[in-house]
Amino acid sequence: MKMQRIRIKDVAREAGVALSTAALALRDDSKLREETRRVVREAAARLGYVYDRSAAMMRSGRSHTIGLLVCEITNPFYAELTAGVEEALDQAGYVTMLANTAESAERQRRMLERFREQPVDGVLIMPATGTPASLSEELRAWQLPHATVVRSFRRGAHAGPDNRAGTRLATEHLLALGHRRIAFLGGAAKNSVSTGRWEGYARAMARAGLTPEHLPCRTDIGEASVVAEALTAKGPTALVCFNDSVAFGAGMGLQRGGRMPGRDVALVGFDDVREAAHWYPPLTTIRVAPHVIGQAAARVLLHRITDPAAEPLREILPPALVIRESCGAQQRRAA
Amino acid sequence: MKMQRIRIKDVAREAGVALSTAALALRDDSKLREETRRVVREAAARLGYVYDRSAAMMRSGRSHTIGLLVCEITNPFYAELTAGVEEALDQAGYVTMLANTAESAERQRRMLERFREQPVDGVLIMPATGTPASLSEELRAWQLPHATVVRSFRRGAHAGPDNRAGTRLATEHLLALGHRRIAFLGGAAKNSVSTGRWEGYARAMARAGLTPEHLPCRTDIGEASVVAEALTAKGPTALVCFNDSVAFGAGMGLQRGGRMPGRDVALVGFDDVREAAHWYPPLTTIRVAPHVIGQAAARVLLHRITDPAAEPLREILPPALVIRESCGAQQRRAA
DNA sequence: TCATCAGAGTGGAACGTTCCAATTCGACCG
DNA sequence: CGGTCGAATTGGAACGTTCCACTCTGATGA
Repeated sequence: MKMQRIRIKDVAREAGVALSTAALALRDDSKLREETRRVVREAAARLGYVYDRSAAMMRSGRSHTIGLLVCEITNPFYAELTAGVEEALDQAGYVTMLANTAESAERQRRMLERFREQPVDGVLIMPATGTPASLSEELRAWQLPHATVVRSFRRGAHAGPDNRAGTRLATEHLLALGHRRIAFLGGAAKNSVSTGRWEGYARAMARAGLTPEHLPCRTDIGEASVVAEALTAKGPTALVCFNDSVAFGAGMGLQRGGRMPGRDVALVGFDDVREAAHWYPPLTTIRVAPHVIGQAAARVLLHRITDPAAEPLREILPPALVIRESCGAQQRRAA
Repeated sequence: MKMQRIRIKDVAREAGVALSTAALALRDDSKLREETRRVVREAAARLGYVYDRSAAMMRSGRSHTIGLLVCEITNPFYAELTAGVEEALDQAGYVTMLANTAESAERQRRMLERFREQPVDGVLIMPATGTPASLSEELRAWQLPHATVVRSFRRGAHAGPDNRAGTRLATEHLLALGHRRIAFLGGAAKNSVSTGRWEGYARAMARAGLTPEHLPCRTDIGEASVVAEALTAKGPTALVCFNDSVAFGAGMGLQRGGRMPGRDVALVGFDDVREAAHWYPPLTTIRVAPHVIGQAAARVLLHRITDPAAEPLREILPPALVIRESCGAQQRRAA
């Protein structure tokens, strides 16, 4: 009694054309007369035909599916980025396969193997901390088109923010406000992001004839707040934070220590996550527009898939300084 | 010069068995002798065989793929939930196809059609605002196994928090602290979540012989802060907020108006997003463990797929009150 | 000695597309 | 009037699995 699925074959019979004609018509191929296409389309609608991608996938070898490996989707920055990727891929007619590696290199590896079997047309990867350097070559050996996002391999397609330029902007802003004792908070890991952000800060300090100062801590609100609470009036007057999470932690620590961000200590974040604007006091930060990075990443990967012989693209997106209240610029101007 | 893919056929030849034997061996089927399985496994490893799911999918009609429709992935609550779903599905051997509907019913519809074509074995859906009531029957007509998450249809498989119990907990806590003028902030939309949360609050108030008071506003930090800033000393002494976002907005508005949450006005949120603990002051809220809901949702859907004849499961998860500082309980205890 | 049986392995037809070569049919050209 | 051409359509072989029915082999029991 269960009604069976309608296939192209059935549509063809209903429309009175050959199977391959119907298939062509449903793909709206220009080789066919508009009239024929219409007739087939109508027959398909009448029967309630549903395209079966799994068969197409098998025959054509293309799945119109992209694997997305997110290092930590519960981090708002990466969530936003994921939304950008998904949106751009959808617009290009691709479906996103999601895997949250939760910063586990082992899980990342497992998911890559699954994606390879699936098979996906390509993968977008935000390498988990602890990713072996060999992964890049391995993917190449697999012939699996891929691009990195935010965190990068040495070579290959990539989309991410210009970290160096970001912390340079932040540091120069604080210098312009008259600060001299500016410390860099957070970013202990050895990866492309950490080194980039540190360098931008350190070079700006050096150019101003000042010595950079590193307050290391893990990228974690709790840890950052502990480090910040320990800071006294003798400490730095301004903090360039590794990212917004660290800045939030720092702000909380400072308040616990009885000092108000923006009044007693200047604070600049990095990322401009949605919460930054709604924090109290609103956080001055570096906007890198994760949504835009996500879209760029999708573009870069699709280029790689469409034109595998071409040089891999690297899109380094320029950041912008967003001045709010945590850096104290407002108060200074008012005074 | 390009090396071609290795198929089961090649593995079979290498192992000196028939194609179907090799296929059985690779699935580790107990019909085969352990010895045979080993030989085939080794041959596969030697050749670098990669399983091709797209062919399996087509022949068997099962894709081991689930479509996940998230209403707004940039919302940390849903991001966390997504992580839970993905983790549980992965453990069960399923891959997650992600679509962020961004609260657009039209986009949601389009993505459902894609998922149907893909084809996925089932969909997990957090209905976007404005989802027509007919969607539920339509999915049934499509014969597409589905379950709702957080927001629910009237019937069908579902996993989500017990909203009524949550706001009841919040309200009773505030009553116990001695508050009498307690208002409910936010939740203007007409959906299962809004009505549930309102009812839990309103009934608790009624039981205490008090009249409930609704301060409507959209679920948006900005709007909530405007409403809260307008509140004066003559207004309510405590706010039960629709969710943590609204509570954050309210906290910000209160501070702008010169009043400190937890000292001048008691504030309780709903959801316990990661930021709640790190807010200043830390937010008292209702924990619903989005990660757990996500896992439950995956379970409920897989049950539906495995056993379509059985009654759809509905998992309503009990919330917990998390007391931090924004409700003023600490101060009160200290005094 | 022969039927029966279970265990182990085999052969080949599906699954629903896409792809390519082939065919049909006028129109046009010399 | 035969030949060539392009546009429109067709036929049928792939694609790499799974699934089912079948064969083969040796052991068992009457």
